[in-house]
Amino acid sequence: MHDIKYIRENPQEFDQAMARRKVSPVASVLVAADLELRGLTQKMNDLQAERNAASKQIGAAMGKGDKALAEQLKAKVAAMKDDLAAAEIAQKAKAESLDEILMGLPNIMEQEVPDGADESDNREAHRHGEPTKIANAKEHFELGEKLTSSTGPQMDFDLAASLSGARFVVLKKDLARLERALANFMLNLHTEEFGYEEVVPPVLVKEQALLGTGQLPKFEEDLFHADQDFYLTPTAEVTLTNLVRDSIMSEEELPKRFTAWTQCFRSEAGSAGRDTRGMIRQHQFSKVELVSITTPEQSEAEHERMLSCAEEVLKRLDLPFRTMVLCSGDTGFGARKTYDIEVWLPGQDGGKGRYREISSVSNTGDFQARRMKARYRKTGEKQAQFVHTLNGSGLAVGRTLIAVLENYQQADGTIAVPDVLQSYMGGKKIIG
RNA sequence: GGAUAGGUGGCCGAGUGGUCGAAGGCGCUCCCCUGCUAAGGGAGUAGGCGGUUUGUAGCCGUCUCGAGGGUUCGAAUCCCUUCCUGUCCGCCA
Repeated sequence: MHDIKYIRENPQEFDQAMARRKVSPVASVLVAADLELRGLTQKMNDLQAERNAASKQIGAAMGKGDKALAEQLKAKVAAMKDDLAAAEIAQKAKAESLDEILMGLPNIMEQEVPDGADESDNREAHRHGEPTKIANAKEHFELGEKLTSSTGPQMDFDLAASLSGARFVVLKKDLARLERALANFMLNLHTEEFGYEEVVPPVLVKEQALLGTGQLPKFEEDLFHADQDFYLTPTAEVTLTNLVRDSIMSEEELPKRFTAWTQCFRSEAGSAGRDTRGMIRQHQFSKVELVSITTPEQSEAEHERMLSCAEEVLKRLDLPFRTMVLCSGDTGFGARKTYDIEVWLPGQDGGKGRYREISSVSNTGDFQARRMKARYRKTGEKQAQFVHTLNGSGLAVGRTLIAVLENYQQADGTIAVPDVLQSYMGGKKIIG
């Protein structure tokens, strides 16, 4: 959500920013609508002031027992009733239509975000480790389907399909535990070493929460909609960020840092045919999310910090990765700037290997804060202002599991357990 | 699911039609007093929008007492709808 005052004062700058988003110029429309709205508001306020003044006089007249005067005043107010009602309706309609446009506009990106059309234009920021070299590297699903359990493979897509259809998986036995081990490892790291507060949020939320973080109103088709006006959360970013909705914090409280391990639900509308094999793209997956609430001054540094928190997970798992700055065409609706961490998956592309996204770390500035009215007060200042919010995956657990399988695969199809996970796996060193 | 009580400022809590954006308390800020500590005295202390203004001062208007609608000249107070919370009963992991 944008500050209409900013648009009013910097219409060209705003349109230029929107142009980078492939949004056609809207500033002039917005400014005109805003001008009109303020006129309507003024008119409404004037009528209300008139009514309020008369009503006060009626009260006074009644108090003095002057019935005649009271009746006369009543008639006067009654006469303006229609005008007032009309003014209120017109004002409200205008305010709503302006709001609707504003809610549908994407965030302004930071200057340094490179221009570009799609992911091929993303810029590499840095990389860590050398791509793992494995002869005849297999893909994660080939490996997972070879591992056995009491009811078929440990990674069972057929069974999942019979329960839930496409884009689901059932993990069993050691792979099920590996998923939990990864999540626990991540949560422990973020809470114990990086100062994040652990949260267990709901995964069913109301529309309001999704409007706050920006998934609604524009991206409803990406969400699962449940009964009774509930939506399944596509990411814990929604609930963690909304923890501070409608509140005014003090400067000393910031930054606030939250983490949660949750199931995430995405309809994947529009991604038919992509990543259909394996568990890269699922309707349900688990993710350890990181969210920070900061002052405007802190948010850039916090963005780098959050990125390094996520990267640290991969470093400790000894998984090679590269970090990309997303270009303008690939940066999400609510983000000012986004880093993607891409992990090396040696089994991709028939064993040639490829980097695939495993985390996305975004600074949204005050974009979400405005939508959910999350503010803070600077020490000694009277005026409250909007906080900045950041979110990042730390990491997507399912994809991390894939990365472990592909990078730690042995020639015989077994999987070595990364050192840092062994204690979480009951001391197990090999799966298979 | 049934019954019942509620949702008021940073917090607690009063307020059943007019002078209520709202008593009182707590907290917080500033000032005064006080050898230290403790205590005491005074003042201030919600947010949004708009206007005025060189002004994130002040002043003016307006809206906001969970949300939305209605009654009324006038609503925190009355009516309707809805969301949420507490308690009891039922059911239940």
